[in-house]
Formats: sequence, C-alpha cells, structure tokens
Amino acid sequence: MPRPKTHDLALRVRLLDRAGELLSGEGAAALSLRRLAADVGTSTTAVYSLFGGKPALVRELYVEAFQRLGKRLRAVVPTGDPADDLVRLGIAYRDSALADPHLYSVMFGATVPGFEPDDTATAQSRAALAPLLDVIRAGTESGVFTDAGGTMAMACWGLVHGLVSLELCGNLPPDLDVATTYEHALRANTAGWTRRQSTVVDQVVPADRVD
Amino acid sequence: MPRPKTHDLALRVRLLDRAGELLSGEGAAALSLRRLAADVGTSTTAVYSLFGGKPALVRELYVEAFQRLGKRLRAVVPTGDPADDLVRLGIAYRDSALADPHLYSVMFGATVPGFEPDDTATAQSRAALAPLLDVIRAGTESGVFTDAGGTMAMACWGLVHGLVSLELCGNLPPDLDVATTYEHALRANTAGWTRRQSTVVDQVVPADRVD
DNA sequence: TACCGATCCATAACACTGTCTTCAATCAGA
DNA sequence: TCTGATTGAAGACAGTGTTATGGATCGGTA
Repeated sequence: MPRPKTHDLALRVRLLDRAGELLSGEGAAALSLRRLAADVGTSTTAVYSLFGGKPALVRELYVEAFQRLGKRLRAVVPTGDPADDLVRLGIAYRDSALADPHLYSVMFGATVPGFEPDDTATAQSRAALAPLLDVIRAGTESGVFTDAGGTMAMACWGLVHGLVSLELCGNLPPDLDVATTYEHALRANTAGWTRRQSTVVDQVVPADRVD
Repeated sequence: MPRPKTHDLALRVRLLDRAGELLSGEGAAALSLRRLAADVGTSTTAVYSLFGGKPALVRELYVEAFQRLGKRLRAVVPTGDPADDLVRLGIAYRDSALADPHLYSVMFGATVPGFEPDDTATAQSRAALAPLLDVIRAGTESGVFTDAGGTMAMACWGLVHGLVSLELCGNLPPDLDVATTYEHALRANTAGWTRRQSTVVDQVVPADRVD
C-alpha cells in the first residue's frame, strides 16, 4: 500500500520532549512549529497529523505539567500532623514551579494565545491536587482544621499559586528571602484555618467560623 | 518647516483607549498594530513614533491597569478595624480584576510576548498597593497583626492574586459561589496573621510567630 | 516483472503578525 | 517661487500558524 508511516508515536514523543525543552530553555516565543519540526527532523505537518495544531500540542504540555506537579505533591508523605503536612505541600508546590517555570506558566498564564484547557484537561489538573485535598480532609476529620465545604482547598491553592506567580513574574523585591517568607505565609494561612481552643473567644475570627 | 504633526498627544490617547478596548473586548489576540492603527485612523508607524513598539504600548497599559487598581483600593476607607479593612481591600482587589479581566492579565500574565515591566513600571505597580501596606502597618502598630518584616503584605497580595488568577483562568468549579468562598479565604488568612491572646499556647502556630 | 493506485508527508502557498526602510507629501523660510 | 527639512503612509522583510497540493513510496495485481 502506501509509504511507511513516520508520523508515529515515537515522533509524537520526540515532539513533546523537544517542545518542553524549548519552552523551558528559551521561553514561549521560542516554541514555533517550524523550529520545533526542524529540531526534530520532520515538517510542521507532523504537529497537525499527530496533535491537530499548536494549541492541541500545548494542551499535552499542560497535562504533562500538571502530572509533574502531582508527582511532586504525592512525594510528600503525610506525617500525621496535618498543619505541618500542609506547609510541606506548599513548599513542594513552589519547588515544582521553580524547577520548570515555563512549564508552570503553561498551566495558568496564557502562554500560547488560543489555548484553553478543555474539561478533561481540567479534570487531570484537578487530580494533581489530590494530596492537598487528602491532607485537608484528614485535618478536618481529626478536628485540627475548620473547613467549610471545600473552601479551604481553594484558599490554599490560591495562596501558593499567587505567591509563586508573583515570584515568577518578578513582582517580589529582589532582595527578599523568598523561601523563608513563603514558608511564613504558608504557616500563617494554615493557622487561620486551624481550630482554636474553644474556651478562647477571639474577636477577630468571624462568627461563622467559630463553632 | 515640515508637514503638520498628527502623531501628537491626542492620537496617543486615542491609541491607548482603543488598545484597552481591544484587549478588554476581544482579548490579547485582537490587539495587533495594524488593526489598532486602522481603527484609530492612522498607520502602524504612529505606535513606533509615539511609544516605540508594541511592548512599549503594552507597558502603558500595564501602568494604566495598576493605576485603576490603585484607585479602587484607595476608595476603601479605613474603618479602624484593620482585620475588616484587610478583607474589604481584598474584595476591592477582586472587583477591580473582574471589571477588566484582560487588563488584569496584562499586569501578571504574559499577555504579550516580549513585554517585561521595567523598574519604573514596577515601582508604579508597587505604589498601587499602598493602601494594603497602610492597613497592615496600622494593624501591626495597634497590636492586632503580627507581621514579621513585610512578610504579611506579600502573603495577602499572593492570596488575592492567586484566587483571582484561578478564577479568571477557569480553574475553579463552575458551580462555586466564588464571592462567598473568596471572602471566607480572606478572613481565614487574616485570622492567621492576627495576634492571639498571649495566655493561649496554640501548638499549630510556629514558635517563631509567637512572641 | 511491470504497472497501478492508494497512502503519506514535505513543500509551498496563504493570510497574518511586528518591525524597519523608503520616499512622496507638506509647509516655513529665503 | 523655489528650496529643503520633516513627517508619516506605504511597502518590504522575516517571521508566525495553518492549509492545499502533488511528488515520493510502497503493496497488491496483471
């Protein structure tokens, strides 16, 4: 029949690898289809036959990025102290982002115009945060945290993502000891979700959180 | 001498206005110099003679965005309750972002490749957060907050930015009551920075924050 | 063995982008 | 009226993502 296929799974992997390298090494601007195809030794057509276009290729990187994040978070083994586990998860989150900043920007920043994660991709991203949900559930069940219907997970994710985002965008003072400050912020946030001794009435805590 | 100038300050304002409209109405992809020039009734040269290029034009939008944010934050008049003021500042921050999502993305997201805010632009952005610093200073001086060298401001900024960013990226569950959840998160974070009664020893609070 | 036809994919075209150069249009002063 | 400096629109250039085309390649058939 026809000529043998060269747009196969192996080429697909090589394209993804090289795309990740370009993104991590030289940023989003360096990731052009012509450059990518030339580096891998094929033509731009390969991206269209194997993925469907540049946004679809970036979608794969998006999934890959969240899988790496999930791997790092799962590597944080619970110690039984939910508050401490929560802080350690936050630190692992930052480590993951700093290890591959451009890949992190694919997850949230609009690195590539026209790319919008679809539902299945979003679901995969949510799955990466399972360790966070586990720790919060454990802490809530043991009475350490006072979560109110999933609110706490969103708050924790927002905090770590926001801080990491500010750091990567260069919005933090250059002379700042980020690691220490970051951990301080994590501990303060954790403390805010921590149940206080019931005999103490702290006026600053809103009424709907005291039970 | 020469022909009369039409690349003047009035045209500059019109270009900025239209650029903001394009960004807010149709997103970053719609902001091309040819489209912009045609809409305003000039040529792409105007952007180069008046700004210096597309990144420089975006820089102006960056400054404009932070000025709008600063205006919203300054509109929050302190009540004397620093904890409550802090939460209200956070809500104003989100309102500002939701009012013009694409302008918000210029502040942090890499909306336009090649655009990096310079030092003066960064300084202007920092100035927009002055109300936040004021409230934290007031709360610290009155003994309500326990800040440790500017850490608290970064944490608060990180939290609001992170939550808003997740919301704008569509990373939050669609059926979530974001406003309520958002305020919960703000109150919890605020509580974490609130000084507790000195007689209570809370084991979850790290030792370096108890003084 | 020679041919054929189905299949694959590199090449090239298209419409767009930001940027830079060219040069005709313009108007004050001589 | 002529000159000459200056302005800014038009066009060139190199790049982008995407798509249409047609040559190259092989198995099955005559």
